[in-house]
Amino acid sequence: MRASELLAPTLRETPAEAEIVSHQLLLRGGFIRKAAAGIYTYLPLGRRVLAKIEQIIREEMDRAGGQEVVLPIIQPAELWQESGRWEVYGEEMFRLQDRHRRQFCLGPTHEEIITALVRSEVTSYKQLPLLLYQIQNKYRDERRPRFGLLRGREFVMKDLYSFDLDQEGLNQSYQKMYQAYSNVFRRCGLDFRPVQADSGAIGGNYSHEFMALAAAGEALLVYCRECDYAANVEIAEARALPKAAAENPAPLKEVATPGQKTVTEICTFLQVTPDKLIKTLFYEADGQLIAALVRGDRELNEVKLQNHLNCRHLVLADPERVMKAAGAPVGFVGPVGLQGIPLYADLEIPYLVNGVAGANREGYHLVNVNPGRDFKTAAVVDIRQVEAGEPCPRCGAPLAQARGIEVGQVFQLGTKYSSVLGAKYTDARGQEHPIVMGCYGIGVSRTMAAIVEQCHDDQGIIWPLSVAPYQVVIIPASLKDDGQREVAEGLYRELAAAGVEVVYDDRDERAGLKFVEADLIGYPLRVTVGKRTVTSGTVDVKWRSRKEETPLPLEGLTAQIQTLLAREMEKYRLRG
RNA sequence: CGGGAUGUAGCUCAGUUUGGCUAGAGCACCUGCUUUGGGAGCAGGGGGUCGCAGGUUCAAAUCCUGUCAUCCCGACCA
Repeated sequence: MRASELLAPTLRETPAEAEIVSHQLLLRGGFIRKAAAGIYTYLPLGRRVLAKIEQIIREEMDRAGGQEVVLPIIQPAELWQESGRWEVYGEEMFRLQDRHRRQFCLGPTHEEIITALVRSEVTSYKQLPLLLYQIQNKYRDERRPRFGLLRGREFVMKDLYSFDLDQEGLNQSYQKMYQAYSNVFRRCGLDFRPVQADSGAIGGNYSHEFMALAAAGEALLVYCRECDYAANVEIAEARALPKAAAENPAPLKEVATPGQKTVTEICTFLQVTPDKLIKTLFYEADGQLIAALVRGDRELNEVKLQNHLNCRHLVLADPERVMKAAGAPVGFVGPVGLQGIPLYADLEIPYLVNGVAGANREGYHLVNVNPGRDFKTAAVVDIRQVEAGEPCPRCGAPLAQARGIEVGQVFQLGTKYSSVLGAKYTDARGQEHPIVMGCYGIGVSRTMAAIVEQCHDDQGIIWPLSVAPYQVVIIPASLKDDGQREVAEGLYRELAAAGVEVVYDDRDERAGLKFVEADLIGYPLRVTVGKRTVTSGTVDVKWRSRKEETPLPLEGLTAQIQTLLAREMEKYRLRG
């Protein structure tokens, strides 16, 4: 490719709208442009990176036995009504009507459509297992699209669905995908970690997320440095860590605490440590009021609470409703004497001796609160957020914490969709069974952004060779010098003919500008043709990721470059 | 959806408080000359319904009302 013909409009300045590095650099490097909030155009360079990532995914899916299909983006409402998700999905679904006023949506995901396909085409156990996948745009009308490609409303996703006879088959498919995902992200050059994850509204009971470690990530995860335990904090198991309490239970006492509402205020006022406090949080679980109790020095984890309650919607109750139910405003509510509101206590609560809690009377708190004696709980459950430094639930070593970008997730769905939509097979004895399903997603465009988050410096992007838009850029220092121009042209032709993905910067610009742009765009290997090329017959070769520049003789240069590229590519090969 | 902010040239922004003359700068773009190994210099040039709609006024980028869009924080989220 000649740079003079390439549409790669770089920006000198960082666009005001871009907050995080990947968004900034992808805009500045001329990879993407915004069309609307969360909706992007991919320019030639962006498209090439995307295609590289897609190809890696395709190879790994095919290797695992997947078959590629293309499912419709526009999907009929009927199918979604059948699965019950037409209503459940709510505002996040882009809906539209055709000229006959029939209802459709833009596919936010494809469980319905693929299950419908399989129910009509698969009837016998002989046709299973089956792994079907596609790489295609998804549409989700996010409440708040942000961070460029990391959370868009239109984005590229690979989704694979597995269909098996039984749980054992599903386990095997799941295992295959887990391995395939590890392969994909390794080949993309990502520093990633698979973590145990919540299966969320998509259903199912077993799930892992693949997290690209990055400060810009929206997800928080904990992992053990000693064993292989790693989990999204949403579901990370907490242990009860009771402080050794030597005291004996004392009589319950009400004390005036005028205006003292927050944990910090109360602790200062009453001269106690936060771990003595019982935080009482009211939630509406599918409309029903419940109270959750955690220690004052802990954070409640809503995902865990929701999973224990097994409810669909969980929201913090509004203050008025709390006032009505407890008889006191938020800040003065507590578990003692609450009538008709189930109490869900965190694992650590029962260990508290002489704790502090709201008195359910404005301006008052109770001291010497003793769980069991002073109030009864509906359940004692793990509902607090795990923090860095806590012991690993597997081996006890201190847990580390990190932020991650969720680039992939694998789910065991079981028969959630197949039973609702009637996807069944007949076994060898003529018995009908629902097909056992799994689903597996990779955010392709998000992966592209995640790579940039991890691979950049002050000058720009440093693409891993495996996903770079082009592998090599040739920069002639001066095009006015016929000698340089001829060598550069010739080298370009030779490399291109040898199948190397190469950009020849033939623009009538100063060399300095070309270097700056090459660094911004992030071509992995740079070949500079300059005065020395003409005088001593060498070019200067430099990796984007390294500082040194080395002279290489023109003789046999194409083969030499191919060798260099092949050696570098080894980094992204799978081991074993 | 709640809170905050911003919309002026392709990009980054000034001008708005206190209404006033032909709406500005830098970068980018076009032409010419010089320059040419890390975002060149000089000269000349093109590009704007000041987000949109309405209102107040002799006069609106500037004041008022409405509306749309975008960004950030939160809530939410296969």
